[in-house]
Amino acid sequence: MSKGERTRAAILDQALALTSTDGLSGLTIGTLAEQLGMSKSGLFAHFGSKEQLQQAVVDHAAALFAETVVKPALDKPRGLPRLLAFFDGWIAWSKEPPLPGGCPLQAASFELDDRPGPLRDVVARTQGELRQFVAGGARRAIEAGHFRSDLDVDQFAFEAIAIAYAFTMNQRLLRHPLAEGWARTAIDGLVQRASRRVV
Amino acid sequence: MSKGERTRAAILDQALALTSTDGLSGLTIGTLAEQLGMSKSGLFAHFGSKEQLQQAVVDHAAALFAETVVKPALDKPRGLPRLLAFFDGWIAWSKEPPLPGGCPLQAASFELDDRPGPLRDVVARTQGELRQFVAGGARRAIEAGHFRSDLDVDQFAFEAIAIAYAFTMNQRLLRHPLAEGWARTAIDGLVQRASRRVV
DNA sequence: ATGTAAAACGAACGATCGTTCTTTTGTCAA
DNA sequence: TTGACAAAAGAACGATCGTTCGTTTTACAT
Repeated sequence: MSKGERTRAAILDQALALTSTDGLSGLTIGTLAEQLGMSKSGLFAHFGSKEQLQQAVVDHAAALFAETVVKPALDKPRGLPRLLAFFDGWIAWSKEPPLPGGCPLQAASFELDDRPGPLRDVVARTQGELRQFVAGGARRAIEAGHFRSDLDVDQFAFEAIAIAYAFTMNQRLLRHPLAEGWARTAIDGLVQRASRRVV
Repeated sequence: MSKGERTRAAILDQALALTSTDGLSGLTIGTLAEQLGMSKSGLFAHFGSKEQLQQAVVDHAAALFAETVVKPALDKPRGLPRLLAFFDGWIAWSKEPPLPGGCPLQAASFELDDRPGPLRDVVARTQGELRQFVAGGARRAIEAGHFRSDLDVDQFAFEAIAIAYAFTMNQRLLRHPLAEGWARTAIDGLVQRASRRVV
């Protein structure tokens, strides 16, 4: 790994942390350079424009989520176990993210929803992929016989993602002590209703 | 209504529209003044600081939501009918809000969740009130015999709000054509499970 | 209609924004 | 060790940020 690549990686790490607290549009080259102890122009040269920096941050966030939440779940067997492991990792991610200010992608989902441009597209793509990942997991659970065969996997993914967003809001904004319990109960119910009727 | 009050109201209307697209921190006195055809200093004098302007915008947004969504629902009889009317109004609000860029309060929920200060407190208060309003509605539905008596109204409110957030995301960011259908199905299921077992 | 207070303006402040240069420093293979 | 190129710094740019202040205009009660 060359010097440039190392610096770029360090910039992205710090930029991701800053974005998680201040948002993508609160991300500033000046403060970022100051936090890293380097010059604005030196930092700037790595990305060419602020928008490209923001896009790199979004990609970096998605990669971190994949590494932290998705990858460990892939160790579990397909179907329900993997899905449950994913939900567990997801709750942990939302509860105590490896970032000081919560998931930057969720924040960006609302920050950019009406600001057309490449940045919005990148965020929309990652959220769309997440949706499809959950729906795909549900489909696998059907194939494995864990979920009932008439389950609407898209509806399932919608409700699962809904719980994640609401958990973040209740946990991070309202700091409600019951937030995690609500989220787990909701997930349990969702999985229960999706499961094969054993009665 | 004096001249000053009229101007202040006009400023808040425009500021709310601008906030809905650019977020609370994207709200800028310069662009706001330009859109209104008045001077920065003249506008500034109405609020004393940018943070007070932002707080006023949050209050204004909450008032608009109360007027547009909550108030019409209060015409319906207590319990389930009122709750259903509220959900209907809520979906309409999220789908085609009287603002160009979606609900500013939802966006602010993620924008400010880790930035302590009076602004964060105002947003948290309005979201907390919303939660309690929904939970209270569910409680009324229990009293009216529409919902089962062992329903956890806080859990109910959590899941209802979750659906609203997810709907906004799928509708505004992903622009998914099935978003409304998913939201309505989710709400139906939630109400169904909360309802008295008539079997 | 007149006087007074409220409301809006215009100009300027220092600070910071993203970006563009040129120059200096550092890396790394030959 | 030298030479070529990548990486970082430094200074400056016009623009915009929130805010202050003194002046001018407008509204409104008497």
